[in-house]
Amino acid sequence: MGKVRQADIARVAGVSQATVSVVLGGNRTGVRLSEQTKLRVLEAAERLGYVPDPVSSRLAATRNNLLGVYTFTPAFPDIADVYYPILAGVEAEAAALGKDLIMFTASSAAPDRIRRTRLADGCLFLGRHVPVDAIADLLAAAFPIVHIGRRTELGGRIPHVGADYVSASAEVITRLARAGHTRVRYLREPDDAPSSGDRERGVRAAAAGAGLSVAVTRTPGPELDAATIARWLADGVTALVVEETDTGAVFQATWRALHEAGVSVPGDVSLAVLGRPPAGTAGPVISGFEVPRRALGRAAVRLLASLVEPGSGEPSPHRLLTCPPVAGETIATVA
Amino acid sequence: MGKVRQADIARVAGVSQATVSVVLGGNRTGVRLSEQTKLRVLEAAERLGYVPDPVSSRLAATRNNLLGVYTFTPAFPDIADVYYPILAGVEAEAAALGKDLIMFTASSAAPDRIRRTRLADGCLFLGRHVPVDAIADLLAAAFPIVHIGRRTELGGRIPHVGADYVSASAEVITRLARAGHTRVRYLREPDDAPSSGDRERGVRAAAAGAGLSVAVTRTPGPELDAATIARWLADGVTALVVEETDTGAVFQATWRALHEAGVSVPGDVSLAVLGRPPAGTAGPVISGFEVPRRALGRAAVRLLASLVEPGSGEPSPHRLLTCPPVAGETIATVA
DNA sequence: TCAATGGAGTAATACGTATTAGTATGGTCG
DNA sequence: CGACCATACTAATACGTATTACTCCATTGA
Repeated sequence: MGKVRQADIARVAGVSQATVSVVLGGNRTGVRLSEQTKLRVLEAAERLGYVPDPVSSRLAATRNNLLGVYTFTPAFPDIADVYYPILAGVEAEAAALGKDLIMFTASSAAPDRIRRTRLADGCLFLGRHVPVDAIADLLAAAFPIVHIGRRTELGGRIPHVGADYVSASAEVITRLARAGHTRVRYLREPDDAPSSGDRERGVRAAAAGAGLSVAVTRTPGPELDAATIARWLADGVTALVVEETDTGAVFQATWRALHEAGVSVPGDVSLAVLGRPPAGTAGPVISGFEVPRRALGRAAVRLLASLVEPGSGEPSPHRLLTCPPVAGETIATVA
Repeated sequence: MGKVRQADIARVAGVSQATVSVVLGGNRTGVRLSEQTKLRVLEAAERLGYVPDPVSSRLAATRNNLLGVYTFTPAFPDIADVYYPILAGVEAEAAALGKDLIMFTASSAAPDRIRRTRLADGCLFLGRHVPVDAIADLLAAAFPIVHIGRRTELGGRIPHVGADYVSASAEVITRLARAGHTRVRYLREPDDAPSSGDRERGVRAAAAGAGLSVAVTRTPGPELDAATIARWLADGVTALVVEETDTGAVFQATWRALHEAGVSVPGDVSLAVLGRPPAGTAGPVISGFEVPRRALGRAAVRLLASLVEPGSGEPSPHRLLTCPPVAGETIATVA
């Protein structure tokens, strides 16, 4: 079987394996070599069809240009909208940096698969929730990791690249206030991921500043149906603000309920989403903001790369990207 | 930094590194060991938080439960429709088998990145075209590879899992013939990937069998505009058959031209696609067939896994999955 | 009492590359 | 003519795990 090693080249070129390694490695350590031998080695390597063994290189060099991507749910779920652009950004930036990606598939069968992340030089994490203790282990071992999405666990020591949901959500509320709304119903996810908490903080801060009253409903929970919607409107609510995260479930449920209630948007009630509704949804463009997912992916790779390869200045291990507003057509002015 | 090796465990447990390796490896070679030491080793490993180094394992054992995925274009292009379901299938099956994935990002900057595939136990290839010589090298080295999509290069020696475009395309033509069509215009991609050639063979065979006349246009090429469409209709063409591949460009162009020409479908002309138009396209459901992309991904992983791990019967290295027909609403009956 | 047997574990080595300390050779200078 | 210095290269070793041949010791049987 035609497996060619450096030792084979060495024999042919009449030098030692070490010399071959030095020559093929571009002589980065400044070893003195004559042009003659360099050429002989290169020619022999060419003739024999040498292919470096990446595994061995990694073992010897403790660097392999591999970045891990660990997702806590399948990386390719049925709903493509959320992860896809992030992964696209990750891939693009990784390719630009000459790194390859290892996708660690989180199967419930092997929960300690997370340890395999160490195969890579560093690892990206992606998901609404995070296995804190496993991450803590990696962190303690000084293994470079970056989480995509802000994380507050472990005293904020997890490096991350996230979206600035606080500001973006506040801006949406401000927009509603400027349009004259004073009573708003806010529908959010039931669990407490940082992305949800950030949105709520933005909403509350802006509402307080604008003298606007916000009532929160966690959903699914108390059933979100036509009757509920009707009751809210009767109570004087003029706008709904809906959190939009991974699954799209909250928005879907709201939209359906509005439809069943025969409520027109934005005629009878204004609607804003803290994010974007799933693509392909029919109807008007919903007001809200864009989550710069592709940019998140790129920025995360850049941060991880800089953690793997220190020097050239340590960047801040936390970064928040701004979410550009989407004007949309679903916020009406109130008299 | 707290990197724990087998040697550390050995010291703590008072045994040799070899013993640790044997114990942790499940003693597959039948070394005699007492329960006592086995327990001591396992306990020490647990206490120290041992994590096996996959790189070293691979170097020593030439197996690491890593499958490569090599795409010749970005794996996450703007058009998500084509690769996404395939990758989803790949991921699902890999997770089911307990394997992780390495995505090799093909950047034009480093064309010999393909060599890095050897880091994995085997590699999946994915793309309309293929770098034949690189593949030939891998094949010659007995490195397990599977191409997703039928390949005829290298005398058909490339293992692959593909879709049976021949039969599916023939079935579409047969459907048109049964509906009374006799003159058909066939629009196909300009280049000669196997998937395009297969469709054309299916079309021609079925047309010959049904006594149906088919004229081929490669597009983009002669401009596909309203005037051209009108001319075809004047010539007695009653149906268009459009190839649909990765980009969706051919279908898009055709659909636009039909629209500009003010031609109604299927009122004025029937329309069939050899595949599926991009999701999210408005309008009627186009007649054609489904490409079982997710199943392709799964089958490819299974085949690759069996090549990596021989025994349990060598399966055929070539497999074609059938494409279920989509009835659609764009084939009308001709008097 | 000596060979034979079997149990328990280890020493040695392989895997292929990268790095570093060191050697050998020939020339230069005072 | 020995000290000194480049030059050109190599020996040795590390990386962490897997495998195999081998050693050591305690029984057993005749």
